[in-house]
Amino acid sequence: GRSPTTIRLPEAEGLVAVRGQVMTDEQMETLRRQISVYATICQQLVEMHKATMAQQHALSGLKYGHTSPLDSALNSMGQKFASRQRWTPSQTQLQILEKLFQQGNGAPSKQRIKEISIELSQYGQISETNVYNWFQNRRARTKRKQQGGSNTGELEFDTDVDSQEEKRVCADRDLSNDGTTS
Amino acid sequence: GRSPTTIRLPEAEGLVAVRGQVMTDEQMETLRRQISVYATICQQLVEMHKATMAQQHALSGLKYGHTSPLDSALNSMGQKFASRQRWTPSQTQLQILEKLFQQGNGAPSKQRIKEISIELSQYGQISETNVYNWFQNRRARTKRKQQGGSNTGELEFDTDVDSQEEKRVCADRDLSNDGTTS
DNA sequence: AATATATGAATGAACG
DNA sequence: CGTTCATTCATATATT
Repeated sequence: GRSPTTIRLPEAEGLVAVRGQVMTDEQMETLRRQISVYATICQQLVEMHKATMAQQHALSGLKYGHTSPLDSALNSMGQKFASRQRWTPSQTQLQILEKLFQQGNGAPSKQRIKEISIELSQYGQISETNVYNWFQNRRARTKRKQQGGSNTGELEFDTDVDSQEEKRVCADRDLSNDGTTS
Repeated sequence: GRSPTTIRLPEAEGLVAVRGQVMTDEQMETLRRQISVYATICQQLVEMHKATMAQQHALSGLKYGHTSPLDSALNSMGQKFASRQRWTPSQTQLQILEKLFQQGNGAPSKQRIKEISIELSQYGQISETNVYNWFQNRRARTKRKQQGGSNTGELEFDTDVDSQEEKRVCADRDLSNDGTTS
């Protein structure tokens, strides 16, 4: 049966290992991060070891193989797991998305997004979230380009530096409302 | 920065990443093995490093710095740097918030928020608004995910098409909420 | 290979 | 509260 072996993970992450249960996406993500930390640690340790070996090599005049079993171990696991792969739209999908963006520019409603994603799923793996993100990014970056392009430089805080502060000031607006719902 | 939801696992393990769904025990087991490997590698590397260092130390009579690779690794991954416009919760803060969220699920009262923010201020710059927003976002996004998860995921079968671009794609976290609201 | 850029995704904050 | 915006992060791709 499922071994109840809980693995000792860095407490930094606060991961909760659910024994014998299913995991949610959320937990999955947390786990991925955990593994990511290990991956980073491993990489750094490998680097240190190599450096040390190189030193020793220089001192003793001995030669050592550059291929460590650890390297192969790391490579075998590599980024297979720890790295997150992201959706890459196919050419066809991109074309359609682009066309849609130029047509009915505004932000597509959820219903619309669902339709779009269903249509695009014919041309490759895709989810509604992908479509949603795509439009979000597209809009944001178009806007940013227009702003940035019209200006000589990005770092221009000539007159009104306080404009940044304005946004932050709206801070306590909602907090005055006592959340008695709990 | 963070990421998606569905994770690509080594196919060799036979794990099937279910889109937007929960994990099975089997998948969990695979994860345990994965982490196990990393843990083992880390231990071995630490041992090797220590041994090497000791040797080198004995040979050269030099002392070596006590800079812990583990610390630096964890730090490098964690909070990159604190100087940013918008609040970025530290690892510790996130842990606590997450724990609180899972415990007393409801929306914290204004009073509670104040307490929390005071406690969290020990672990980094934070305001009550930050806490408030965090809970708001956390709730909203959790709910959205659940809605997406309940969606039984349409089978998207890419028959042929121009599957040249077809790369292993993992995408999910639906925002599918029938646009019945607006 | 190493660096630069493009871009999908995550998230704090803001809006209605 | 649900949705949207703006910014940032991480990775895929392009370039040298």
